[in-house]
Amino acid sequence: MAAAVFDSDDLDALIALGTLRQFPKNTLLVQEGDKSDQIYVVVTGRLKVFLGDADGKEVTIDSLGPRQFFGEMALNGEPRSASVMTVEASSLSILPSEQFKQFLADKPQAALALIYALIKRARTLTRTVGNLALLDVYGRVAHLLIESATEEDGRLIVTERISQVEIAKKVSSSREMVSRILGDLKVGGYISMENNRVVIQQALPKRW
Amino acid sequence: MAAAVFDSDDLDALIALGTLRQFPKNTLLVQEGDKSDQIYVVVTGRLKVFLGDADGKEVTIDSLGPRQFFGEMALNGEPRSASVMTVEASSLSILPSEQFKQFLADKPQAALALIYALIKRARTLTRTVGNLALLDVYGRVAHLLIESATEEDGRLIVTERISQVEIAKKVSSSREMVSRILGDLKVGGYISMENNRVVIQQALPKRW
DNA sequence: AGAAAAGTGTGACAAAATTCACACTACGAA
DNA sequence: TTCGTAGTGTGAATTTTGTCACACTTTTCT
Repeated sequence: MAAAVFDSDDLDALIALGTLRQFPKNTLLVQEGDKSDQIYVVVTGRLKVFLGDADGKEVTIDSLGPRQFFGEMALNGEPRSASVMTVEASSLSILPSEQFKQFLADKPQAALALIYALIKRARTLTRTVGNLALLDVYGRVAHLLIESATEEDGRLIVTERISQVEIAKKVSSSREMVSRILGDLKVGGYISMENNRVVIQQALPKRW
Repeated sequence: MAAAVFDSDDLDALIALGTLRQFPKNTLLVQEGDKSDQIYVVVTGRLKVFLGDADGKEVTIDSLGPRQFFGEMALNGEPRSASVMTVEASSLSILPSEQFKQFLADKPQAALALIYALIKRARTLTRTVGNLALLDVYGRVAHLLIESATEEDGRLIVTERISQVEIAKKVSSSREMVSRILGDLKVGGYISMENNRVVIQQALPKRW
């Protein structure tokens, strides 16, 4: 989803400032509601940002990879707005928000970069709200496929292996709905599987 | 919803920088997808921020009043992420993004204030995503009532008159669902109407 | 290799929400 | 005051989505 990234040099400086730590798969780094305030920069690995309710239902609102950061929303002292968990073993550079503030104060262009990153976040979230409010499950799945596909010798391919459960959490639906929709898209010849990756054969229709 | 506001002095300076203009009720100021890039500060009146689809379906994602601003997300040159329309006759101070950038460059504390405002926006949007994904229509309506109510001599009252259609657009549901839910809440004694304003009589239940 | 765990497909049923149709009420403008 | 518009309440039918149950396949781990 979003790619909140600083200028390469600034980011390296930021990584150098923090403490490097390793985390195994499925480690909860930040819990919605927490009062912690560190800033995290992903060095290697893959994480997910999500919201959950009391019954264990979950929505994934973002996926993070190397050179993306999170936690900067604690800058205003409010509790964490979402939870973050590693999806694979990951290494992150972690830094107290006080130091991050200092970093911003020292480099005016870094403050501007943060502004751009936050705008990007807000745009992604706005789009997500629109998707949830205006599209049905089929529309949201189709949308996700298209947006996570990249062109590879002339064809659109969803490069990362992604399970139905993961898709369901991203589009906020049941796993079974995803299964049926993907099935229908295959039957219709719109997508196909090629060694476990989705290939988009032709523009996905509004409806079939 | 969100209240994206600068320090009072900075905001006054910002208003002074721009050109004051008046707009009648129901004027579309910004259209999703537009490439315009002015920044708007509300001086008087009331506006709504919303997303729509081709069939005319609409979600309201924010309501804006005096001393709130919008349009700053055009700072990165991308098209408008949402539409904005006056809900009542309003006057706004409008300023080209170039000048706004200058303003930010001149005052480092203003850049920081913008960062806080953007964090607030992102938080509100995150919560909206959570509401849409994790709550049913009843839950979203109940949530909206509680959050738009203010205490008035010991009782929670939704001060602004709000129609069912408006509620429906805020919670993304049909107007009829809103009618039924409000009806049930009245019957259950949880809310009542007092000269057209909703009064919350007791904590709204998870479910009735 | 073999077992356990994760992932997938699908029917049948249930629940949630929308749509349609229409009557009725409240309210502002002429 | 009266007309027109906006807003509300409600039943019935329909659509969309979720839930449950279960068989089957694939991947992962030892």
